[in-house]
Amino acid sequence: MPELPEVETIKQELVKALLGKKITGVFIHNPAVIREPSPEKFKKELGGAIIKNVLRKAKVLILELSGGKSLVIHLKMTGQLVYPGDGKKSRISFRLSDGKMLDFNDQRLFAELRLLDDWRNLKFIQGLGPEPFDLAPDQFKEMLASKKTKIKPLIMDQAFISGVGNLYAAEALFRSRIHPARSAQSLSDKEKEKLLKEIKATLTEAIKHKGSSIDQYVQLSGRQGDYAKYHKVYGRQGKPCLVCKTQIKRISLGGRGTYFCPKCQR
DNA sequence: AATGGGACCTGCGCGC
DNA sequence: TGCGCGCAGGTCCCAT
Repeated sequence: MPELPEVETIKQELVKALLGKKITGVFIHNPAVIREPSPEKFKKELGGAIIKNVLRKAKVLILELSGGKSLVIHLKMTGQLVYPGDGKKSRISFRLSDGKMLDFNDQRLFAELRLLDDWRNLKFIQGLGPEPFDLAPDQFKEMLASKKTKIKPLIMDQAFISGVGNLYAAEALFRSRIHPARSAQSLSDKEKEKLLKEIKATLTEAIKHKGSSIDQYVQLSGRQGDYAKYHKVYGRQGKPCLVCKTQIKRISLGGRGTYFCPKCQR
């Protein structure tokens, strides 16, 4: 589900809603989502902790707690955080010092919760490439120069650049007029510059609209994100291109559904 | 190095 | 109505 804009939305709302509050209870309805430590330790060590800080690294949420530990959350495809929650779909619920519940939901059980001494040591986080916002055009050009791989899977590779997933990769490539199966190094300097610019613009607009609710993603409040109505290609196969009326195509790249306009994107 | 396939899971919508 | 199939905002692992 969530890519950088959705996780950023949740992060901002968590800051507003939860900073300084204490976790007074942990209710584990499905322990599968707790990757470490054991569910017993997880519950025991979280009880009484105060939420001191909330961070986002790419698609990962980090809640820094009193006592030094951090709760690290990767929502993967269907993870949700909802506050105040009603517990109906929750895999884990946290009771807070205001008496309200923070629900962690996850239909597919891919999501990962970890309680760690130092989130900086987590291998996945150490392996993250730079976020698009931290890249200058020349750096990005340099990074693409030696890459023969197809451009869409490349910009979704979290070790290459982080935060972009299947949906925003498709949208940014459409806006850049670049075919998703082009080899990275075949892009001209102009195209590389355009692509970085459009990745940043797409993510920024999506954040402004509080993310894209297609299926599962919701804001912390449980409301939908607004950005799906601005999608140009994602999920629109067979429908007319909003620029040229050509039918949007769907192909498979790197095992992921890939939507594009065969006329606009070359 | 790059690419494809499958795995992890649950549930929805579709065609028959 | 019911069944089987394809599909899903992510990531990892293995084979070629």
